[in-house]
Amino acid sequence: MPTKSEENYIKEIYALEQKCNAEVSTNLIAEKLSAKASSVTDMLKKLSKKDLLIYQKYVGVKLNSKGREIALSVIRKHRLWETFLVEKLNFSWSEVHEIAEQLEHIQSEKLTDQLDSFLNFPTTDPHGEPIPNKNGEFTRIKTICLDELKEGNTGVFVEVRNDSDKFLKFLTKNSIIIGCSIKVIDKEDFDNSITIEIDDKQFSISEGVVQNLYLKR
Amino acid sequence: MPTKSEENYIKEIYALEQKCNAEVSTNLIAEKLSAKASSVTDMLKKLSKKDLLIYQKYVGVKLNSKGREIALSVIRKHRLWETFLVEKLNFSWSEVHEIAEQLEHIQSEKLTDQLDSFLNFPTTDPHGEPIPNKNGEFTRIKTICLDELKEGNTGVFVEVRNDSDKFLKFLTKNSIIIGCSIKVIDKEDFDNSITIEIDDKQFSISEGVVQNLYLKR
DNA sequence: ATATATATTTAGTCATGCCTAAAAATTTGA
DNA sequence: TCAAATTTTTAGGCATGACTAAATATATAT
Repeated sequence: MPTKSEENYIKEIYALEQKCNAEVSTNLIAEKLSAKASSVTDMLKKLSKKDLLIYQKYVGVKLNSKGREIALSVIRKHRLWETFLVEKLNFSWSEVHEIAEQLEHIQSEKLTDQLDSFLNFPTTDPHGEPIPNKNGEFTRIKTICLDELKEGNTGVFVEVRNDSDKFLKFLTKNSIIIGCSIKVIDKEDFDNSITIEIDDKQFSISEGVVQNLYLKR
Repeated sequence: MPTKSEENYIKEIYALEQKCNAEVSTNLIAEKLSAKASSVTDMLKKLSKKDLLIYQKYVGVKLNSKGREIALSVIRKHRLWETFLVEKLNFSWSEVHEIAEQLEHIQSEKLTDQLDSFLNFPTTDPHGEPIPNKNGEFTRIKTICLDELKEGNTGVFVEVRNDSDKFLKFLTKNSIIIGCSIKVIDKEDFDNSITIEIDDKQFSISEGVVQNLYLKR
């Protein structure tokens, strides 16, 4: 059984692998986990000895199949619990991340599977992110990032790739909620911000926001 | 915020206080938590410094109001989660204890309260034990231990004070389930075992079993 | 090519929560 | 009452998972 700390490292390494399509560096992990690089090195050695990842000094790290399996199990639990909190306990999508960070470490395969069944085997969580099934498989819905949409075109918002409560509260305040239609009115070259229209209201959002919003393809 | 370990000590001290009506000794805590007495001393000092209990060297320990509040909060969470697992996720009463031991440490008052509401504010858990409300209050149903029932009399089984899966599986196998009627047929003086009748079937149970079974008064 | 900057690892430290072994306090019983 | 048994505490150690500071490896730029 991996510890909570080990699971958090593995989960983060998995996320970075997905984003970067490359070996993950010590510093990047350290930054994401708000830890020091030396602490990361310690943990990478430990996880390597436990045969959960491939660690090459000064090069980087890559999960092996055992590590990937753990990552997917933790992600599955995280997203199932988020779904439970929103659908059954009336939480908003901006409140669930922190609590799911705790619940994702509960060890009981039966619990996870019964929860999955109780929720009717959902395929996406409240943020539109895919939920791996019991075997770690999931089909990522084909999406495009909002920044790829051309001026004048409209898309349906289906996924947000940033779980922070502040970010999600900002979206909610601006009626940017899963399922809404977003029309691109104008793109600014100098700062990559764009003006969008939702429910006949127009406003501008910065590049940092745009890059986290994904539309149905 | 107390750590998981601190919460477990506080919970155990609370249980022992209830059972013994006296200061709790180091050795007793050690035995219950399968730890060494020296580890217990360390923790008692720590909890005393945190002002969660009154610790007197060589005498014993007693929770103060802050400690009691924490104990009741953990017990509340434990029993709410057990209820959730049985009522919503189709677990049996013998499977839930271990999982609830993990879930009871999740820190989110809102989660606890929403769960409570989702379950319709239950007052007892699947073992018949009372669930403290948000303010830590509960009304223990008046019960008598099965060993107090006289030969020939019948009572309704409403509470079991032993959560171990082995014990509960034994009860289930013998149709001893919450709500059933138990008639005392015969009491053996030499080993305090008794013969009971449930659903027209008679069998004998040992003193150790009898002392965990409680009937409606 | 090589000096400098950056990234990474190593070495040593610390708090937590556990342990063993030894010392000290308390209780028991002859 | 006082020696023996028991209980409890103290002292010192260990693994985990963090840290700082120093050393080393790699990358960059002139």
